Amino acid sequence: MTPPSEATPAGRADRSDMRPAPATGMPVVERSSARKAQLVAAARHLLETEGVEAVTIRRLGAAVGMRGPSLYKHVPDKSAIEAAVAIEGLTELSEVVRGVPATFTDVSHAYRTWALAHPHLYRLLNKHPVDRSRVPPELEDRAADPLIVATGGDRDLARAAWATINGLIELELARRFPPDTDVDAVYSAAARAFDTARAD
Amino acid sequence: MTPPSEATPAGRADRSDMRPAPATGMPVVERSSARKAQLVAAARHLLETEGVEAVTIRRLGAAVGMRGPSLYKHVPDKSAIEAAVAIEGLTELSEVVRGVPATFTDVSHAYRTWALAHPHLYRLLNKHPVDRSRVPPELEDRAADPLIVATGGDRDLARAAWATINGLIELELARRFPPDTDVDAVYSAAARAFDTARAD
DNA sequence: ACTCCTAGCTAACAGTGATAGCCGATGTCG
DNA sequence: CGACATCGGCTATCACTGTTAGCTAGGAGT
Repeated sequence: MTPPSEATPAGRADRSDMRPAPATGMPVVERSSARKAQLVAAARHLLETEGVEAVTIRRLGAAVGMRGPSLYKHVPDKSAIEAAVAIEGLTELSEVVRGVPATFTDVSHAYRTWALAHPHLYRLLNKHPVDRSRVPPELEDRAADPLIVATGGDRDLARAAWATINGLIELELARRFPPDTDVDAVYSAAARAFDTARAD
Repeated sequence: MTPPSEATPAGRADRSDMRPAPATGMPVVERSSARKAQLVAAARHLLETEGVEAVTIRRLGAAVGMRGPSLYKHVPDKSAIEAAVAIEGLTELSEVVRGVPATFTDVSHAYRTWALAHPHLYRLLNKHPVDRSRVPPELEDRAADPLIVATGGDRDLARAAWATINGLIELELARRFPPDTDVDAVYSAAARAFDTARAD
């Protein structure tokens, strides 16, 4: 499927008029990381619209107008792109809970809404250990803070709540709930559990 | 890596003395499903000892003494083997909570212990929707019952507890908890939440 | 004894990530 | 201005994946 994507049939010929302003004056890292950003964006688009097995080196290349192997001129390997996409997702996810009331109900609702809007991306986040060396350390903290507040400063309870939200979302995305499940009611039940635990 | 596994170098030659008693008198389905059971066992062993990317059609064939493509004489495709392994895991997991006290603490501990003993298998369970047509319907019920009891009959709360346990395990297996996390304490906090919610 | 089917085999295909090596264009420097 | 190095494409290729096609040895049944 998908012929070479019409991006200059063979030979490189007229590359000059399809390059989106290579900006020859920019420092090397900038030029290169512009391409990288383009790749990450394409990877994310592919992931979100067609699922994880659609994001392939060759399709990624086609999406940015090159030939697959050429990707390796910009990126060490595929996992680097995946990691970048994951970090992007993690960043957005952490921003989604900023400004919402520090309540289990509200935080879980915010997470859930985002996850249902970006299911493939969300599942990508849960696949890898999230290599803490690459992610800005304040990111996960910022995502965790509202739950810590919601649990009255109990970090263990906050982590349990985090696990619960993650578990709820994962089960819903993987369609593991029994067909008759009222997922909203399950969220409410979880909220009850964690709200009363805080009072305790 | 891994030369053809020394299972009769080339040509099929002396198959007769390596076949584990083909039992020529058995009905066809029995013979075939014996091989299938052997395959599932090999797949599980490969999965548990070397992880999911090690379970490969060719390696699976080598493990049972045949050549890869020959697997398709016994099984429609790879996913069927995966599904069978998953059902096996699900069955064991459901048996693990039989007989433990119907408490969040005990149930979650039982799940966690099993999951840590079979991490790759556990993660396999969470990957697919668990195709309910293939799994005996009483299985998931039986696994769910203790939690329903533990939550005083509140099915929604039971499902929330299930999501919590799943989430806790998944986070631990994926090493997503911050390095300083006291996982036991997180379990205790979750138990507190769900125990007090039941009283509520 | 003849036939048929089971269950193995090899060869091959399309697709995966990744590497090697070629080369045109570009920017830099003597 | 010309030599030259680097950058960023390309093709060919590799090892590997799941899967299909087609061959055939040998046991089972008539």
